[in-house]
Amino acid sequence: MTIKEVSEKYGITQDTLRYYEKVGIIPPVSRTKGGKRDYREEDLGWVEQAICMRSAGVSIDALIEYLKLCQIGNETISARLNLLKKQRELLFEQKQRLEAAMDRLNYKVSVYEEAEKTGELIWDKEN
Amino acid sequence: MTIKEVSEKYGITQDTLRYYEKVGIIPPVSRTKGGKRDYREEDLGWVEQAICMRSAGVSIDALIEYLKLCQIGNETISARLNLLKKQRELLFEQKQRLEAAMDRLNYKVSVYEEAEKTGELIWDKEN
DNA sequence: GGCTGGGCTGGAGCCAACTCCAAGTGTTAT
DNA sequence: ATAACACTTGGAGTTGGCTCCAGCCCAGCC
Repeated sequence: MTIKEVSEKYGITQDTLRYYEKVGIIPPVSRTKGGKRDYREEDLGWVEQAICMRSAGVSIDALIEYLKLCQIGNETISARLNLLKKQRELLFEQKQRLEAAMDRLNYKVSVYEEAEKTGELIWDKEN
Repeated sequence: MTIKEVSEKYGITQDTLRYYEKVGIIPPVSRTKGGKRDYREEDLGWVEQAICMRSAGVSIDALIEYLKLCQIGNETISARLNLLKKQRELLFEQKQRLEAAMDRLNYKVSVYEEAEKTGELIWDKEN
């Protein structure tokens, strides 16, 4: 699969794909004889993983660290487990914040929907 | 309340508080005769709101826009409602991404926990 | 009155994560 | 074989959101 196809498949730019490889959150991608990237099944797995984690807010640094550990070998299994648990915890905290904000937004939306009918805002409490 | 007290109360720097006011995601804060910020109940409401929204990932631009609309008056109620719904939708989408990543992490953690016992990794599928 | 400490401003600097670019190479269609 | 186009690289530039700084002001205390 060419870089173009991959970028279209995942809705991500070619630049970003090259960037991810350059900084090392995905391993070096297979190449054609001419030196062009030729994404295989395995490469796509890493791409998907990178996109999924990045879109949830996992840092580039954490992903670089994870790939490094993977490339070392089985002696890094517990280090990888630690890293994964840490990131999971961070995402969990982020989810809490997200939900807190959504609660606030839901309340506001309900107040504003009421206000649209009456033309006047009535707050339980400002914000 | 001084800026120092507010920054300690919410665990945010004084610089950030001033920055939020400067860009306009909170309205101008009340001042003492000497020109120092003196946060009142109402100011704190805005501060809380800003912190809550920002920590969930709502953009500065959206918050600026919201405050602008608030300052215009009741004729912007439906515009504000639109804005709030849009942001709620964005947060909802972000929550989906977060959960997708958490699912992936949970799966990996379980695989790695198994691997720690056996010393060998067995993947259902790479990544 | 002088010192100390907190606060003020405008503007520069920083960081993460892309995003864009120039200059060159490879591949394909006519 | 030559145009047209995809792809390559290293490195510079951009963006969002702070973060830091210099130089100043003001209030309280000895």
